[in-house]
Amino acid sequence: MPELPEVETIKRTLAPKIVGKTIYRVEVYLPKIIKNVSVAEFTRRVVGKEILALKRRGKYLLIDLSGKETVTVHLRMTGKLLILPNGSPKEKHTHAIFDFGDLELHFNDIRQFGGFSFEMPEIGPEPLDDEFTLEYLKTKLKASRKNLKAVLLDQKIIAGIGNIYADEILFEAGLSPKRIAAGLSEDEAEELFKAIRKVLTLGIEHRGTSIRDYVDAENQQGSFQRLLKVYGKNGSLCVRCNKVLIRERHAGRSTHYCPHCQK
DNA sequence: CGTAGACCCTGGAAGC
DNA sequence: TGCTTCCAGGGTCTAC
Repeated sequence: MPELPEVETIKRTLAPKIVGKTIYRVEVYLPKIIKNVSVAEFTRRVVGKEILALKRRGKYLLIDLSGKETVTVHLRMTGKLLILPNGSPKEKHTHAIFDFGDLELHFNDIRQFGGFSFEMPEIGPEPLDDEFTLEYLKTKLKASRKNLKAVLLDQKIIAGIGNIYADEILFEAGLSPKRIAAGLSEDEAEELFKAIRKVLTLGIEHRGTSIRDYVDAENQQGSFQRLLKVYGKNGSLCVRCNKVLIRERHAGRSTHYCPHCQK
């Protein structure tokens, strides 16, 4: 479900509610959501700890705990983290509850792909941080024979971009998802760089995109879905050139674009 | 090196 | 009202 702007919004809504709280109890109802360690070990390493900070890295949420533990959370397609009053009933797809005494954090995930770990994989730079530069992007583009859609979705190249924002970024940049990365001109690489920053920033400003399941930690939807120009718009007319938008499969995912004005 | 497909799941929408 | 098929904000693995 969530890409960088959605995870960032979850972090911002969750942090003021849980930073400084102590985890008094953890209930796990679906063991497979705990990755790499047993439920017993997970519980042992988390219960009694204080939440020191909440961070985001790409599409991962990082929960820093006292005792030098960091829990990483990935919501995949349909995961939600909801902050609720103490004693709130577990719902059909609630797979874990963290009890803070006055509040509870419920992990809810229809498709059961998301989960918790103590590990964090190596991924590329944060596209909205200074570490992500035009020079870095140019170097990565030159070294790749992949198409642009695949490059944007590659978390090792840039952290946090998913299917919606990849399509919107390519539209913003006026570039076809089928273009081979290494074939971009200097100007095109710069257009792509600027589009990445612009679209993700706008996504955060609108608190993410709610098409199906996404809500923040306070169960609120985002509003960026109203500003989408190509994602899910196949069959509609391009806002830039008035030609018909299409959907094709690239890099294993649905790709929406304008074959007329995305070169 | 790169891509395509299967897979992990549930459920909503569309097609018949 | 079915029943079937396709599709979904992700990532990992295998086969080619």
